[in-house]
Amino acid sequence: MIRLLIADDQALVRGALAALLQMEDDLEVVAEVSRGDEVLDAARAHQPDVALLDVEMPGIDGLAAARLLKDSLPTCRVLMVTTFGRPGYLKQAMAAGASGFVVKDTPARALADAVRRVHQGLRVVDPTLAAESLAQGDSPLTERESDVLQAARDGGTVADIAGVLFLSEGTVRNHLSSAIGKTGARTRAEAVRVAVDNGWLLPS
Amino acid sequence: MIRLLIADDQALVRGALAALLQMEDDLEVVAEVSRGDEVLDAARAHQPDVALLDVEMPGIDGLAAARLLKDSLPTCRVLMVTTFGRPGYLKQAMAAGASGFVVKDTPARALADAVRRVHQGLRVVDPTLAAESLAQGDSPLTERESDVLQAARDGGTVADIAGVLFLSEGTVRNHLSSAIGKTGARTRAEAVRVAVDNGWLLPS
DNA sequence: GACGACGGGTGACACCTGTCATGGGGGAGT
DNA sequence: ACTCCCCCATGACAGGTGTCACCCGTCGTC
Repeated sequence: MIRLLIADDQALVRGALAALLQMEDDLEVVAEVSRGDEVLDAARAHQPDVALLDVEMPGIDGLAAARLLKDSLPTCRVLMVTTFGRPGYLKQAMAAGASGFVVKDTPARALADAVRRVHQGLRVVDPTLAAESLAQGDSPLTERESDVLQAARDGGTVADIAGVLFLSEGTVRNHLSSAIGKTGARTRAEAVRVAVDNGWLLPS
Repeated sequence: MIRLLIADDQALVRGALAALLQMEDDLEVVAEVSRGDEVLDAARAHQPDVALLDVEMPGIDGLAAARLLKDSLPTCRVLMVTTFGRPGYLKQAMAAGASGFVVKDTPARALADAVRRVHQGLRVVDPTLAAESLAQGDSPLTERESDVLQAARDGGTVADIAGVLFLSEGTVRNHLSSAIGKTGARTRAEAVRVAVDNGWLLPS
C-alpha cells in the first residue's frame, strides 16, 4: 500500500484526484490539504510515502512546500502535479528535491504509474517539458531583475516599483531595461509575459 | 440515469472528474472531450442530459460552446465548471444559456448535487460569486475598449495595437485612456489586470 | 592584484503614453 | 428634430518610459 498526500487548492480537483487514485488497489489517500502551509503538518501526522503537490497554492507555493517536506521527511517522495508546464518550474521543482513533475494535461492512467515510479525511487518527468527546459536553459535574469519584474507584474509605475523595493527610480529603470533586453521583449509588460511563461518568476 | 458530457482541457482533471461522478449510482459519463470545438459533435453523438464545460479551453471557449450547445440541443442542460471565479464569466455563462456555474474550489460532494439540480431544471450558482456579480454589475467597457485592452494584453505598444485593429494610434490611445479611467487604473497594464480579474475580457 | 559580474546610483535624451479639447459620423431613445 | 452615446480621428502637451554613458563599491575568481 502506497500512502498518498494530495495538496491542491481547488477542492473539486483535489477530491476528484483522490477518487481517481483511490480506485487503484495499491494506492491509499491518507491526507488532503488545500494550502501549501498545511502540507508539512499533514505529512508529519499521516506519514505519506508520496506527496502530490500543486505549484500554485495559497499560503506557500508547492515548490517551497516541497523543500520543507524534503527537509523534514526525507523518505517522503514528492511528485509535482501542476497546471502550467512552465519550463522554469521543472528546474525549480527538481532543485527543491522533487522526484517527479507531471502536467495536469497527461492521460489519467499515467498518474498512477507516475506515483508508483516515484515511490520506487525513480524520477518521472514529462518528456516534452524536459526537452523545452533543456533547450532554453536557465533564467538569464539576475535576482534583482527578477525582483523588479515581479514587482512590475500588476502594472504599477516605475515609482511604485521603486517604492516597494526601496530603490531609486533610475535603478529600477536600469534593471527593467536590462530585463527587457535579456528577454528579447520591447516593453516592460512583454518582458513580464515572457518571464512568467518561462517560469522565471515565483508562482502566485 | 443522468447522462453526462465532460469538457476540460486538462486530461488529468477531466479523468478525475469522470471518476468522481462515475461513483454516483445515478450518473453516467457518456463522453469526454478536451477541446471546445469538440463539444458539439460529441453531444450530438452521445446525447447527454447534462454537459459540464470548462471556460478555458483550446479551440473555442466554454461560453461559446455553451451557446452552440443550447442552439443545437436545447434539451441538454449546461453546467459551467471553471477554475476562475471571475464575476463577468458568470454573467456571460448565464447569457449563453447555462443552467449552472460552479467554481472548481467547491466541495467535491456538491458537484453531484449540482448536476442533479441542473438536470431537474433548477439553476445552480455559487452564492458568493453571485453576490460579487450583482455588486459590481456589468462591464463598464464598450466593445472597442474591450478590444483594445484585449490587444494590449501581451504587452504590445500602441503602434502594435493600432496595427492589429486597423486603427489610428490616437484612437487607440483614446480608447486606452477611457478604459483606464473606467477601471480606476493608472496604467494600461493595471487596466488589463482589472479587466481580466473581473472577467470583462474574453477567455484564453 | 586585476578582472569581471552584480547591485546601486545619477544625468541626459529620444520616444512613448496618458490626457484633453475638438471635430465628424452614425445609431437609439425622447 | 433633438439629445445622448459610441466610434474614429487629429493635434497638442506634460509626464512617464526605455536607453545610454558613466560613476562607485563589493564579491568571487583567475
